[in-house]
Amino acid sequence: MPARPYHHGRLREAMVEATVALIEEVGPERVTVREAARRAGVSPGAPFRHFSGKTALMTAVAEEAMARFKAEVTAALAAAPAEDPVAGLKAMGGALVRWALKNPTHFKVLSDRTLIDFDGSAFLPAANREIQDLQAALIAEGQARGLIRQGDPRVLQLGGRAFVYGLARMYVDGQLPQWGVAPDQAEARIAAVIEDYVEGLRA
Amino acid sequence: MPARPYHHGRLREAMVEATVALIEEVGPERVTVREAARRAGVSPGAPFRHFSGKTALMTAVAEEAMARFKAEVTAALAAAPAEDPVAGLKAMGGALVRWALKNPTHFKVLSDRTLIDFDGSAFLPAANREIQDLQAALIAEGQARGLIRQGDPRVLQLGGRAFVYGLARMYVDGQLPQWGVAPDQAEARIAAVIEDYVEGLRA
DNA sequence: CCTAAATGTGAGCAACGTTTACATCCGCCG
DNA sequence: CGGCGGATGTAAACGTTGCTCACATTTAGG
Repeated sequence: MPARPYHHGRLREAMVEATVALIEEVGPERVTVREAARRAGVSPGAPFRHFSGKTALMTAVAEEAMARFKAEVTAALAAAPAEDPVAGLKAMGGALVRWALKNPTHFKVLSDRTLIDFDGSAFLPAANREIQDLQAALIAEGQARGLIRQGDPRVLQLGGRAFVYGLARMYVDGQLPQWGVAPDQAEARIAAVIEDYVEGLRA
Repeated sequence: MPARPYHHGRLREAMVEATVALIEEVGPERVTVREAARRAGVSPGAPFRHFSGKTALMTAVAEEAMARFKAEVTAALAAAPAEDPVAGLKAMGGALVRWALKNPTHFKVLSDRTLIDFDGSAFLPAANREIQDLQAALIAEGQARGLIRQGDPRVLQLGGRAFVYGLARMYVDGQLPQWGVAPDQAEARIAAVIEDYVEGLRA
């Protein structure tokens, strides 16, 4: 019974884990299939039995990320008062950004479409659409009940998404310091910005 | 007088031009120093006389991009009615996004801090700060004259920046189609979203 | 004019993604 | 229980990359 049997047994999962760890250390663009294979204790060619290429490996990481992300967002939405769509939107936006701040690695991979094959995945577009629909439903309900100001709902939806996405990206892109936000203030400042924006949606 | 003299004469500029063209064809992440050198008609090692490495080359591209970007934004601001700070903000935001739509290449390079050495450049942070200060001045003036709603100006500034940055990034990241915005609608839809947001700033 | 600095060449290094031929092991069918 | 085929691993190799280095060529200035 050698320390390392010829067959790894769970190489696919091990590769995804090693890749996540690698990204955490050196960033998504400096990830190397060979190094991840090294950490999984296999030869450089082995990963290609499980992934058609580097992009497929990164896409697998993104799928994991998306699953956790979706769980976080839907949980936050479920915990929000069901009778207040604006509170629901705030919860969703807050969850998105909070998740990005806590898992910048996963967020980066998920949002950088040059690293992954988003549309080549069955899971990623579907999950994305689910989240989108949740947001759209809240807006529709809020407008119907006169709680959210009128106007083209598509404009409100895209605006909200861009707002929250921009905040998250500015953070993971390391741009906040240049805009006068010290790292330890980031979470509080971002929360304030979201609060300000979402409250502005009320009718 | 040989077709290609031993000395190129303006290799630095030629490399930047070749790199921009290359980015336009294959995207910033697939740029290759060797290919750019090939197009400039020079050996693979030559560029390293002018750039300390690939990052320095990309940073030079980013500096060109920032110069044009700053010109566009300040021009738009100058053309806006000086007595209406809200119109000024709208002009700045619109210029940012319009510029990004028209020059996705340059925008990508400029905003992807893993490709360039932003803080290692003397020009980039300075130019960034100038634009920031223009925005801050408009907000301060608007609040002082009661034209913009009250509240922490830092929150308004970060929010505005994130909003506009998020829109531009969603576009260049190719995410708009997934949010129900067809390419030919993009410009109009984005303009509507900005309009909606900025008008919401009025007191 | 002649030399020093600037700028280009070309070979070469280590690392990468990926492919291929071959080795080993697991599970299933007789 | 045996053996056999497919799944999964290895090792070597290919072409390309970023970058360096020794050397060649040109330009510029005292």
